[in-house]
Amino acid sequence: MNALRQALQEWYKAQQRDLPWRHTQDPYFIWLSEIILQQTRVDQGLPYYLKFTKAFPTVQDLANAEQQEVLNLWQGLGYYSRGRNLHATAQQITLEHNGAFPKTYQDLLKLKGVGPYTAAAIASFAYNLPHAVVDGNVFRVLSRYFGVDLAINSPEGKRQFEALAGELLDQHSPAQHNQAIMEFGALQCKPVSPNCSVCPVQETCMALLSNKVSQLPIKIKTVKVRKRFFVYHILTNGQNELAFSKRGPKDIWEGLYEFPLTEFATLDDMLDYLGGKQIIGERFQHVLTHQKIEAYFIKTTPKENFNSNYLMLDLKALTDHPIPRLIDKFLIAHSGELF
DNA sequence: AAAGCGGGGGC
DNA sequence: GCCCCAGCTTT
Repeated sequence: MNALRQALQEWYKAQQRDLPWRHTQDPYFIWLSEIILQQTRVDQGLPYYLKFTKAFPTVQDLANAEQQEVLNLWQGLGYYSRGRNLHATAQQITLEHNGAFPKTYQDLLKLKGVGPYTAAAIASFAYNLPHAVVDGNVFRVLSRYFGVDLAINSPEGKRQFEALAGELLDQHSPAQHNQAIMEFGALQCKPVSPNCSVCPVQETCMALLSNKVSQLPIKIKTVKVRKRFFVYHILTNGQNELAFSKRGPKDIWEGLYEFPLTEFATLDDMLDYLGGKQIIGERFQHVLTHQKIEAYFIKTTPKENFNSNYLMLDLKALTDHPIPRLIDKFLIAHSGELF
């Protein structure tokens, strides 16, 4: 336990990446970075962190923005409830806490979008409080080093790993310890082909000693992918404007804009409907974690598909409305063929 | 306890 | 094609 703790920090001092959120202890910037990085690789989240800190230098600036402006900056990052919660929490902090961030783990946990991992991260990085982070990296490092074969996504496994992480935590420098174990998981003890041959704890790693590195951590998988069939209508009004509608709750892409949509239960139903219609581009496939979408884009006349709830926007006005990646990719490929 | 929620990158 | 990523919320 002691040996691992010390090895992680020494490794970290030598190998750490230079990342912007490691140069601050401001809870606002720490929180912002942690929300952006949930289920997101550093490389993917970094440009968003830079955009957000530039657009909203303080939590008040974020609170004063329109939700649409926030989602627009979030566009392309996925899991859009993070963006909505980010905005709501900024307003809550500005209004109810006078702009000051909560200063304890328990109070941080009450914020929307802040769970056990993020609360521990903010508590340690901003206030140096002794709370151990447990993220995907920590699960992996602990399960391999200690040879724990409990499923990391079972409640029992989660409890055990949290207890283990708590024991391992360096009470005297929780911030550096937490950074160290996560960075070690991200760069050294990687999910696939970790660099065990140069690992500083190779002599005491249970997984390496028992040749089980590639089998840990254990994760129960329950993947069932729903197939969906979308036909999007390109509906113009003769003034270079297109019809859009805003997606509602309890489905993907809440709060984002898209073309008027007709959804079908099966591919055959969709193909029947498409017979004789003017299709723009090819069939688009869009893969999400639990859904696979097949989409076509067709030209439609107002008579066939008019609905006064549609929002008419030209392509310039669209740039300050958040859209799903699927729509974005279509527009990048075919914006010259719409009118 | 399980399901739902994005998008990208590595292999 | 499969897996994973600085997870959280809702059911």
